[in-house]
Amino acid sequence: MRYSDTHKSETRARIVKNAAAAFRKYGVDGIGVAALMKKSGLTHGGFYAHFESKDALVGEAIDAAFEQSLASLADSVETAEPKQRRDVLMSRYLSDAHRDQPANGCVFAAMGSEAGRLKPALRARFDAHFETMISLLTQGSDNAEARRAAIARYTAAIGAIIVARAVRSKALSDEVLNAARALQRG
Amino acid sequence: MRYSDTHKSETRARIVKNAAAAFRKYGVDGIGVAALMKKSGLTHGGFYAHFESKDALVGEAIDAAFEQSLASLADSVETAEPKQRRDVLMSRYLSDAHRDQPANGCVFAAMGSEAGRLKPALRARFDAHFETMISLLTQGSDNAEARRAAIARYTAAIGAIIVARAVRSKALSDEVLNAARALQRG
DNA sequence: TGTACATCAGTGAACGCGCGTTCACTGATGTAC
DNA sequence: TGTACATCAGTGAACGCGCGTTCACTGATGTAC
Repeated sequence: MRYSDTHKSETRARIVKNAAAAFRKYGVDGIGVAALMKKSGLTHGGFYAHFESKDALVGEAIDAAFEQSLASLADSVETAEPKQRRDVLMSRYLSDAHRDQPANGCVFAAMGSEAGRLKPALRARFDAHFETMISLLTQGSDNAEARRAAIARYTAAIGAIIVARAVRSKALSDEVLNAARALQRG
Repeated sequence: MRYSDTHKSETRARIVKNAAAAFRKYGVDGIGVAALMKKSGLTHGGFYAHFESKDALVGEAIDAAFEQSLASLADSVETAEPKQRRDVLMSRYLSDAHRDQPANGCVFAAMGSEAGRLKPALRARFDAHFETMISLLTQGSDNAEARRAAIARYTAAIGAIIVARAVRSKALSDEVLNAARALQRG
């Protein structure tokens, strides 16, 4: 079958988008090439016409995932008054919805502890996206103290979501989120 | 070969101990039964004389890993004055050494984001060990506010170690730890 | 206008490999006689 | 005291399976003549 000029790049983008969700939900090792292609309505053989290797897709998917989750956070903040943006951002980050939907959420929260075991080239992507989030949190004030505070806030929230997802007890999970919300307020 | 009465249980304990380190270093999916047995000087075939399945070992290894890391933290705090124990604990938790040695460290920091994907029976172990750490942090004062603060402190530190291990840049990793230390102080 | 051919995204069988698991076997030693 | 046997922790070949990857092939459509 002959396709339109944009067809292949659209297919490729669809694979990356679906992979960005699947890797966050199942982990990089938790889903294989065949299952990833199936999510885009394709068979596994065609994969290598789009990507050099699974690792290459992992890299693009990490970028796509970060961009999607950061864009979603940035959107939700747009209508807020500048002075309240940071609080709106963090309260959205620490929401029940974020805990319950890893597939759409922060990549650090979804695969932070696996990230340290990835190849250096993949780990480097986390550096760049971390800085983007810090910029979002410090917009306006760019002194060292604001940066330090933003890093502390962000990493604290990451830890809270990770623990809230890890524990089995719903009550304990809620308690963790509430404690983290109080920390951001205080 | 006939062995002493304690031989088998000693071998078993050695496998669990080595697995507790290996799972934290490589992740549960990152090391297989054959490699785990080799770390204890054995071949893979003997594994099932000690454990019903790999999952059964994972459960025991998670417990052993938590107990080891909590005991190590508790020891380091024993000589400190009661009022300073919490700060000593958190400063040890946020040390460079902890970041650099996942195999001996906190299980949440080592496999927090994978934990949410484990079977419920395995996840439940995280609840129990989380409570033990909170007890360590609140010893003395047992009101709701102290508990909330301890949860916030602990999860913040977990997030900091995870991010410090994930990013590739040493400078950024150090910055993350320093920001988290400042948060604990302030 | 009609026919032959080139294109190329996607298919599906097949590869080598490592996984978790099973099982018949080994062989050093304690025990029975 | 010496020999035959039972024990059982550990060995290593083998299993079915899913993985990432390769590759000869398909078949609908645009293009050439």
